[in-house]
Amino acid sequence: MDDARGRLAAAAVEAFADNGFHATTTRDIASRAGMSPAALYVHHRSKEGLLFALSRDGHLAALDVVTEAAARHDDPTARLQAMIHDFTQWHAEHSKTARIVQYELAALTPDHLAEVARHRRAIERTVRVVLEEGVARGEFEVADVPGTALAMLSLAVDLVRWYEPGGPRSPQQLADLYAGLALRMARPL
Amino acid sequence: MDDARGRLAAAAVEAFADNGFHATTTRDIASRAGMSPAALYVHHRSKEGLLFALSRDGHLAALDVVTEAAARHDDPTARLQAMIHDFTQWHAEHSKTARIVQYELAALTPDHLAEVARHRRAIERTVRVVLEEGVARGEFEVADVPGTALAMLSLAVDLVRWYEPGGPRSPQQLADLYAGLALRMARPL
DNA sequence: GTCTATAAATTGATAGAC
DNA sequence: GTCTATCAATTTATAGAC
Repeated sequence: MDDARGRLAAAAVEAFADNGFHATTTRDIASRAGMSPAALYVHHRSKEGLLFALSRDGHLAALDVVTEAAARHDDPTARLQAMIHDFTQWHAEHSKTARIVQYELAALTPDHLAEVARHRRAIERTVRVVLEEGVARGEFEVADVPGTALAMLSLAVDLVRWYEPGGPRSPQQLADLYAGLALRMARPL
Repeated sequence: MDDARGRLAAAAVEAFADNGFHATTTRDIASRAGMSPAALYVHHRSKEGLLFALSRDGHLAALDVVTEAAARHDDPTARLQAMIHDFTQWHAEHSKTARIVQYELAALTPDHLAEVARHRRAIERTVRVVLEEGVARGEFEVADVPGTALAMLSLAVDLVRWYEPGGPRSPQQLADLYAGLALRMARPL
């Protein structure tokens, strides 16, 4: 991250996560990167274009984390546990990027929103699939599979609203907690 | 809500919830209320003052919903069920106000933020207390009470990120679903 | 209490020198 | 590729007429 484009991206992550897209000025981003406002437009088409680059990369990273966790396990219980664990840990360890991913969708152009929405649906689908499989095998008892999948993802998503690095809970502790709660949500009664 | 102040408040709820505080202009609020931008300042000190009025009232309403639900039941299981049910239903039925309550804290002045933060802590405390009580009576088995309380509230809070009135799930269905999931999170294994 | 008009500041983005 | 300088538009908020 020593190149100008990377420094601008890193500065924008901080600024957008701390103040939100609309409250962040191009002057703020540029000055955090040690550059003039004009330099931003050499490396990005617009302020929204910079946001999209961050949002798209963040969505792909989150999707990759869930997909990798699912691929590491065969039985639904272990797979669900790993997926929610790693998805939660990623949100905590990358809480600033995750805040952009989860809270700045409305600032994207329709085309850009459509692309990240595809990645979001892929994540939801992965959780629904493992729940269906667990129900089919008798490992889970879930009345509303799509709703329960949404609830499990909500745990990790909502953490970026309040999480601060260095707080009382480490990313690992949160990941363990939420993975355990997800298993409780799915376990037969 | 026929008075000017009420019309401005209702217009601001729509505008802030749809576009966020910083992306909403005073012209937008005023024109939704059928008034000129200057009229806003007769009824509110500033754009932030209007936001605070909405946020404070929303926090008090949410706190009231949780407190009332808790007061209706004696045993921890029924009390927790009612609290998460009603808290969820309120977020769905008042999703626009709830979006302001949950997502626009950063736009408040330090003094205003301090006041609503007190109401937020009161809500969290109410959930922690019912969990402690359930553990003490042997109705619940919860290793991390503060973390689990946070997770239960996260379900309702996060719904305002994606909920749309008229969608596939009614507020009542969501409330039933999340109240059931909260009981699963607390139930002995 | 509402309006029109406008002040004063800030915004995203561009032009042109180096 | 970075800068200084600046444009054109927009912003919150106020002044003063009615």
